[in-house]
Amino acid sequence: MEAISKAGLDLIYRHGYEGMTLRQLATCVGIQQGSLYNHFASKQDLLVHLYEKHMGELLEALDLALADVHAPQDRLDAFVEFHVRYHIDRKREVFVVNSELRSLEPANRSAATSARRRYEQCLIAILEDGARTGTFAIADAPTTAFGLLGMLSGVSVWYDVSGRLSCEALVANYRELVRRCVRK
Amino acid sequence: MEAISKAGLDLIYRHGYEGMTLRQLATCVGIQQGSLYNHFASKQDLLVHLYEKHMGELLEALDLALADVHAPQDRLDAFVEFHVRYHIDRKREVFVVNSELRSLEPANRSAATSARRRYEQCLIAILEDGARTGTFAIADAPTTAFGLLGMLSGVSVWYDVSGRLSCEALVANYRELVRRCVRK
Amino acid sequence: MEAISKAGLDLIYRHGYEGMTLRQLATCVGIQQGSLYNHFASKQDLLVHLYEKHMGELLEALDLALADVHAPQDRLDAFVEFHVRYHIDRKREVFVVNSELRSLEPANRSAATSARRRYEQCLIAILEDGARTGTFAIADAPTTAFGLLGMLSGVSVWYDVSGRLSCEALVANYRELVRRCVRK
Amino acid sequence: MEAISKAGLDLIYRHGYEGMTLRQLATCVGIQQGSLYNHFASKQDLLVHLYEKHMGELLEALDLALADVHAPQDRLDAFVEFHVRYHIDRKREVFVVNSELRSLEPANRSAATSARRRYEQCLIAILEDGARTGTFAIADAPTTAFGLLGMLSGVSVWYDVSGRLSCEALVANYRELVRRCVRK
DNA sequence: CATGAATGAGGTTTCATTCAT
DNA sequence: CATGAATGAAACCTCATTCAT
Repeated sequence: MEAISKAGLDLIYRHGYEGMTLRQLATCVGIQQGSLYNHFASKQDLLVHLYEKHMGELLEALDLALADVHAPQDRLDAFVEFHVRYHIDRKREVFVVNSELRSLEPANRSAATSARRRYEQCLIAILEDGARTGTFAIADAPTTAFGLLGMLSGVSVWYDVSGRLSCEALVANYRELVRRCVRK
Repeated sequence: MEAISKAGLDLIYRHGYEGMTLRQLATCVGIQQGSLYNHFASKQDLLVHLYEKHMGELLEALDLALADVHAPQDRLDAFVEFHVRYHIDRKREVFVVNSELRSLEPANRSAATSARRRYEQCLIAILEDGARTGTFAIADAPTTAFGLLGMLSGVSVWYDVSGRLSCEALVANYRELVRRCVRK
Repeated sequence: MEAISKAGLDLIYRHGYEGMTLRQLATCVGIQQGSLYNHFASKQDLLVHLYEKHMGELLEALDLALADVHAPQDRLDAFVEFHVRYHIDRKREVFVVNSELRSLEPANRSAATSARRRYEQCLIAILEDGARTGTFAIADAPTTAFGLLGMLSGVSVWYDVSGRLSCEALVANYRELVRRCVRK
Repeated sequence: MEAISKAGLDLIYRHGYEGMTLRQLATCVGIQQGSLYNHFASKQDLLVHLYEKHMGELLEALDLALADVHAPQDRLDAFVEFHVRYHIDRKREVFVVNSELRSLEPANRSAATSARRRYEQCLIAILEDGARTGTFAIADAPTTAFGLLGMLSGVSVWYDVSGRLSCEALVANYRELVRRCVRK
């Protein structure tokens, strides 16, 4: 059920997959422990669902954000804005998906890692594209990409929506930082 | 004991604090479960020791790396080199310390968070110093600092010591990226 | 469940609260250790339930035994008969309740002690009542009450239902002893 | 060692034999757990020592208190005074010896029970003696004896040395009560 | 679908005891 | 005698999961 996934996401975000208990989950949802199994085959199955749902939505949203954007610099700007906003709007999903890979049983892990790789590859491609066309000056596309992703992803941890910095300002700051990183 | 801490660090790195078992730990060290309690008062106590030891060493090593370096640009370069190397050399310690804060009971958490804040503050100070003296051009020191930290810290996750990129090359790449981020 | 309480009472009677094991309890009831926790939150909780159940029943039964008995001497006789019979019929409950007060965690102890005090107070009131009306001659009501209670309560320890003394004879003996204690 | 016995007595008095821990005991005495075994062979051995020491002293003191007292009434008065004072002065020893019989392993129990029986028998003999000589009027010597013992022993539980009742007054009250119990 | 009770494995921790130093 | 570390059993309790109702 939808409510269970939502509560599960929240609990895993706060306690980790291992640290979260089906008892807690049942209590959050307002049913008995045993009833959970009418909706999910196992605790692991719940985690797999979360991964599938989120990785799908992430890639889909990314495609949408980059559709009809063609120039490398424009695509990079769009990527930055998308990534930052997504990591703020859905910080719980992002955190869980980034930190619970090891809790996925091997059989379930490959789909998640390949989806993540596709996401990274999208940024690498933008960088390589811009480098090839002379728009960007970068030493090594993968290194730069991983560096940028690290830089941008951190917001989901430290950014405070009700703090002194508006979301727009944050995006602007990061757009500028990223531009500098690839500027000739 | 030293051996227990070392094995504990490794197990927490691989399975997480919640996912690690004192049975596993005892087996790794080659003693019985109960014997662990001659060295640590509780599982939580082991984690606290790891935090105290690592946060202390980290701050100490940072101080050493920045001693006798005064110009903002030199200090920034030194910080980058230190941070990257440390996150490669001691990736297990770094990972555990960064990801298990929530597993610390509230009473034990404050020391760890304040140590972490001191570390971040060091970079912020360098940036503000450089901005004040006109060496750097940055929009917002904290945002930039958190961005840079995210960028640099990622290496502990993805960098492969036996991969195509030497550690020196990696440091050079990141030094260049960071310089661009603060350049006028 | 009822069966668990009953088995728990018996085990605590025989081994004491500390000496009784949940393993034993589970075996007696015929379920697994973990299943016990579907019925009681903790070992301490089981003890609390025993106290609540027994203290309630004791006070209720006492009220019933003294209802419609008004003259001090009659009330004292009724109290003696009730007390002796109760301490023989339910010697296990009585013993546990009298000897495991220290095993109750402080938070759970006050209810038990206040119930016990109400019981004692009932006898003290009878004595004071009789003394005031000139029926009894006693030096000090509380001292006498505690003395009588000690005298009467011992039966739960040493009286053997299948011994040479019938229950009626026992009650008669004690009634006579108590009468002498308060006689002018 | 003497200090260990003393601390052990206190701990057993407060927590019971099962509830007392050799760790606690070691802490109280100020040595390490393992060092206890330089003084006692086992936890059970400590309990046995306590029993032997106390039962011996009790019987010895009783003999002393009744030496040169011959008339049944005088002997009874002396018994009462001795018993009450002893149960106040050494309430911890008395309580432990009365409540931990079940914690003695069967092999160690017989000595303790026979000593206790000798003590009870002393009172029974006084009563029977007085009955035979026509000094006392009692229905059944054992019943009366157990009743009196219960009445007198309770003081170790409820009597407060610093309360409103002096020890002398207490003894006087009980002497009077007992006299009434056996009076013709 | 929900429930409540059961399961069995396994969790952290404590226990009395031992023994080399 | 004291110590500190080890032992192995067993303590209480929690876990994910199952299933008859």
